[in-house]
Amino acid sequence: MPLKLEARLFKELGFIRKQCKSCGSYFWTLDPDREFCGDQPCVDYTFLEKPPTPLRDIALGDVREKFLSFMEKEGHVRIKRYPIVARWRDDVYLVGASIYDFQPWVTEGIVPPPANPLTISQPCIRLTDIDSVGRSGRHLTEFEMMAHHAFNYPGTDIYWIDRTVELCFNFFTRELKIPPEKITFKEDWWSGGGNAGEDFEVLIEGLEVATLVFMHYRVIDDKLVEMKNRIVDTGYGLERILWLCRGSPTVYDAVFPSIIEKLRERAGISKPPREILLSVARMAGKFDVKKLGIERFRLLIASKLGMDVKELEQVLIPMESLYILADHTRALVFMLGDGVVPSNVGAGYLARLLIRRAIRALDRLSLDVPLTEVVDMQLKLISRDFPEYLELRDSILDMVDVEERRYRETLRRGRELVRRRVERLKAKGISSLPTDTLIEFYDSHGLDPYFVREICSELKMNVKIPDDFYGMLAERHQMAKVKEKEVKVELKEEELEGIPPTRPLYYEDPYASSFSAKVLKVLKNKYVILDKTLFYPEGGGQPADKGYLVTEDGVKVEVEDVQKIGNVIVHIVKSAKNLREGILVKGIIDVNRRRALMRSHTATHIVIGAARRVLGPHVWQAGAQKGVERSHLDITHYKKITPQELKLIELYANKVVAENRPVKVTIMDRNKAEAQYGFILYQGGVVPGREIRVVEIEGWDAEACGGTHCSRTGEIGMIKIIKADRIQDGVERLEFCVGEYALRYVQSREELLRRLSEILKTPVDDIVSAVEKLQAREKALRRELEGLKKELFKVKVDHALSTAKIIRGAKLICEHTTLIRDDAIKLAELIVRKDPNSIVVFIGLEDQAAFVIVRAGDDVVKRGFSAVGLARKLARMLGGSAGGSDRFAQGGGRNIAAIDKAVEEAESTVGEMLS
RNA sequence: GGGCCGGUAGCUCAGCCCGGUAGAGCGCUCGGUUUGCACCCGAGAGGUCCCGGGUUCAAAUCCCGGCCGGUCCA
Repeated sequence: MPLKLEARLFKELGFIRKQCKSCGSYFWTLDPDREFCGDQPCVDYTFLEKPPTPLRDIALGDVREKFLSFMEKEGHVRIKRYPIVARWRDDVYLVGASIYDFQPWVTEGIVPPPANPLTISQPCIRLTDIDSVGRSGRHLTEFEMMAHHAFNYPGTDIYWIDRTVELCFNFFTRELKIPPEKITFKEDWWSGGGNAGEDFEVLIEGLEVATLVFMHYRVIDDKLVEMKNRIVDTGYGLERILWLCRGSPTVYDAVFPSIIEKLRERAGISKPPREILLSVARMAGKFDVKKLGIERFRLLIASKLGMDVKELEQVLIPMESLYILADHTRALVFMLGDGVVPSNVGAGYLARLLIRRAIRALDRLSLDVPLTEVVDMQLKLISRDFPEYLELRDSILDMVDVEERRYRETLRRGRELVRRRVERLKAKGISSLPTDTLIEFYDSHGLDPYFVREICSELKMNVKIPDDFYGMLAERHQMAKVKEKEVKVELKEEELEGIPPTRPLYYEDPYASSFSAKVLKVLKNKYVILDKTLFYPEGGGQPADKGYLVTEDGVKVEVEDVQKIGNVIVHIVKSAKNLREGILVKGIIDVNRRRALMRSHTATHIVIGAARRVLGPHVWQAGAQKGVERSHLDITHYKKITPQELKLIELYANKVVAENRPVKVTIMDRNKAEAQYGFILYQGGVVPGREIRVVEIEGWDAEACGGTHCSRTGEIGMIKIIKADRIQDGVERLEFCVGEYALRYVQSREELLRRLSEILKTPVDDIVSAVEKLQAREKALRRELEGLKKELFKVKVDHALSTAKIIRGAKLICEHTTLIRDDAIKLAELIVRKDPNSIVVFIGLEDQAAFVIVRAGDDVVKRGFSAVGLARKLARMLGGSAGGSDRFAQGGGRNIAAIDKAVEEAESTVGEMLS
């Protein structure tokens, strides 16, 4: 599929196009003797120990700065990095490449890019190769992708292949002083995220340092469709480039050498022979550690070095653990710092995963250091380049601390569980743990197989961990069915083609209640499109307005829902038969409803500001739904919100209401807004576009928001927070109501108290002590009753035994009792305990059904009497059945009329049963 | 979003498969023993078996629904 990929630079400088002798790829080079493409596994790493640049002591930040300022000098606008949490997308959780920042709106041409061309250094998280981290020497879970992007739309040509290759080549040769002949451009084909195009892989000394993608296809059903937009998507691996300049054994040694050294010393691990590390690095370049499997990979290295595998592992495993620990904690700072809260779902789970892997690495190293301390080391290092994380330090460390405790608790519980389970298996004579159990331990209890094996070895239980453990695990998990989104408007984009954007009057005057507009289009007798409208379309958690469209003839058409499709606002009406295209209509919105929604929306912003102040800067909006009577706001938080915190949030929120602060709405340049307010703007997700609409509650909160708001906070009147619910780990839902509805809520609570006080015949202020007294009295009564029963039973026992019939030497007590079942059982028990030579049969009534209980003393049982035998017979007469043992049995049936007959029957049967 | 596991005394859990008088250990109270001990002995208090419905003569136990917690996966 890839075509020949050429660039002006190649001609000018005399690059030669060659075909790799190993893999057959085409590549461009200045070196006439080069035979291989320059990529792994065709060539070796040749930069280790002898980097191809004089800038050997360059710092990470310097490489970034060199790149960005070089691109700036070359006409790019420098863009601030985006948060690592991809809040603006629903297909991914985390940003995995710089282009993610611009997908889908910018790449699709719906929204103009913040600048064009632009340059950025975007922190990214990739967990797909997490198993290779620490082992391959080059994989990181968190890395920065430096990039220059050009978006070529029809009529706007920024640049394409020629300029891209020039920029890349010049950056490496001029800024990093890499000899030109060391650089090769390998032709390749890239596809991902529904797009595709040719690309160059830029290779230096066997290391891939950049990819230059020329995206100009859309992939639809495996077919390539040429896009109107052509996008230059480049990616330069910042850490890789630093590694190249340093020539250290691994990328980790290049990026965070100080942390690795500190941890190594504290763990008391001696410095591994450099030769081993270098050798591992070279081999890891050649082979895919993940595909090969770690065991075979180690075997290979050991044989290469002429070492024993065990010996090698003794050196390697501690180093791997150090690398993993350093890598994961670094990723955690970025994730937690950008608003991920550890959780059992979503992106939060990925954070938890990293924390747990890091803790396991700590344990493998026998390092008695809290994870928070390692994270703190990383935080300090990272905040040199990203000072914004400093103010989040407390939150980040607390989240890690909470998670670490939680995991330790899980392990503690797990240890007990395994112990108990093993005891039971051993009791059954099983001496090796079934694989199913091993999988269950991991899947249901979070205990990884190595941990289980360790515990089991102490208990002398064999554990075999299957090679494809994780594969077996995956088999257990059926693919989740994707729930389809509810489609509110059955219109395709094509049907709206050519319709101009609707002018949103609700922004111009959110207090207006009526307007005139022209009907542009009526579709399916249901959908009405106007040239302008006051009707707010559902969005940002704010429901759509309701109201009427009125024709000049005075016909009212009810508007039931309003949705926005692209820039067109669609009114969904009950019936559009009176509306024709071209006519003028008057629109009237339900203004009470709208005002209530405005108050709710502004209140939501106030509450989130309050929550951040009370709980900490890690709090982000995780979803919100505004309503007329009740609204809710979901926020990220890693602990249960206490009643005190909730009260404080409510207090703060109402203070802001009382202060009657102005709410300003401004259309701002995106970069300016970000510089002024930070990413906190994007509570509801990153809003695309060069300009964004900022809703600011003066001195309290500022968010990019498309909703309608009050102009001053005082209009809200009152905010009443009703409750906090944990809707999942890491997400708390605050429910609240606003204004009149807040008052009504308080009133309904008061009503509740009033009714209570009425029932208790106690003033409201005293109901608590009244209920407490009531409870105490109830308990005392219960106890007294129990005591009386005991006395009564004593009497009854004596009476029963003294009036018992003697049948074949045994005492028979057989009665139609008025006792309830439980008491009858207790009494029977007391009787046979006093006289083991007795049989008690009670037949009684409970809940419209007859019950029978038979209790036989030990002496009678020895003589062959069976309580259950008698009970069965009697129960059959009563129209039911019975069960139990020779000593005790119970049963019953619906045939109440037979009770007395059953009593008689019991007396005669007992004789027969005693031989 | 989905799968799996769990919710029984203050705590840790057994009982649930196979329905039939709610249990153990620790802790607590009281008494005894001891110079002392994570001592020992004895007695006792402590339970809406998460909630709701169903099946059944009978549900901690079986079935359905919900709530809460844990855990794995996306």
